[in-house]
Amino acid sequence: MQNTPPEQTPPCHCHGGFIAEHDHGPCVNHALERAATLCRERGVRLTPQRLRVLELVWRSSRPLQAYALLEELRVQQPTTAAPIVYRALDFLIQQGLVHRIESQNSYAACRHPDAVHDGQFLLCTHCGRAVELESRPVSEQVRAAAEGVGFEVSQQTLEVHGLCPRCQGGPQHG
Amino acid sequence: MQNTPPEQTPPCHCHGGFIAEHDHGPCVNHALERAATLCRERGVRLTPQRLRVLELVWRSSRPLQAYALLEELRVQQPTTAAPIVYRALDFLIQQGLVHRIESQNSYAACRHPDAVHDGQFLLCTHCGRAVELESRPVSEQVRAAAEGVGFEVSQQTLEVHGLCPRCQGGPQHG
DNA sequence: CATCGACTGTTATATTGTAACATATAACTC
DNA sequence: GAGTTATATGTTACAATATAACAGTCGATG
Ligand SMILES: [Zn+2]
Ligand SMILES: [Zn+2]
Ligand SMILES: [Zn+2]
Ligand SMILES: [Zn+2]
Repeated sequence: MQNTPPEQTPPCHCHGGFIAEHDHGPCVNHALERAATLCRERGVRLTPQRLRVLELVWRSSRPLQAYALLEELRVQQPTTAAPIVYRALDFLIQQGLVHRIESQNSYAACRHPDAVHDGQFLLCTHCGRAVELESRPVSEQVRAAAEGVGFEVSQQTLEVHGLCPRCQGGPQHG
Repeated sequence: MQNTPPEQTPPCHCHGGFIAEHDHGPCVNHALERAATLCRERGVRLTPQRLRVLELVWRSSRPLQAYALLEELRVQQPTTAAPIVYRALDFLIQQGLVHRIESQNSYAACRHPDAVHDGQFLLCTHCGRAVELESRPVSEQVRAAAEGVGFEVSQQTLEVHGLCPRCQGGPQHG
């Protein structure tokens, strides 16, 4: 455990957990570089538009809705229209770089896009923050339960609503 | 195991499973009576409108969307407007008589409204049918996983997409 | 009957998401 | 590199989903 690591690629230590504030910039940069690498390896194009959307989703402390993203894109390019956002999101979701949160019509950056996995989110009803649970055992048990009734699983989504650690015990915070 | 039971309250034997076709009428009637009893016990009003929506949801072989419900209501009452449907659905969901399926903007009748439980659905991408999984162990494991990271769960939703038994092995059926 | 609260009827509007088609850019072939 | 194809973008219009707001109604309660 040294102090600040030197010039190595800065590891993302936020992992989307309900943790104290930190300088999120390096996490974002690291994530974007990782995404670029993944897309290059897969032979798909992480175009500037898609990269921009991914960056916005990563920078946000909580899931963003499509039209909120659109507004942000319009700051730099006021003519941008809805299909731009939805196309970029479609791509990013396909590539596993973003998850859609069904119960909120919102979109969150995937914290571990390297391995394919199911969408599992803990959603704080007070502060609006979301963290990926990403519990393999839960996925497995769901799959087992489904197969137990003869159902062939292709995809699963879990969305858990409640209070994050910071928002428990009293109506403070934001 | 007699033939057809006489005048006893006909038990619902469908339970929403991926089972062979059957005469669904008695299931619906039984469910509606049960719902009426539950609401009476709770001191809430299962008004004709709400009952009608519940019946439509129950009669359908797959989840219905709000505007599909609206169309059906309009058959008898052509002036009916969207808020009617959404209000009825709000009530029914609150009372645990209907579940909302987030990934489809659709609504399905709860097959076991007696005990409170989380929404867990197996959704066939081919025929569109849905069944409630209602696995207590899954709920418990999810809760445990969330609490493991300090998250206080108030509600969870699980939606599993894939192929039901009847739709596996070949692109037949509907 | 007067009042209160919950339910309904109605209009208008907000929010979320797509269809469709023209244009531009990249990738691929010869 | 010119021709060709596939993919991505720009743009308009619209569909689908959901809610706000307010006026009326109906039922219980004192
Ligand atoms: Zn993820
Ligand atoms: Zn919180
Ligand atoms: Zn249920
Ligand atoms: Zn099926």
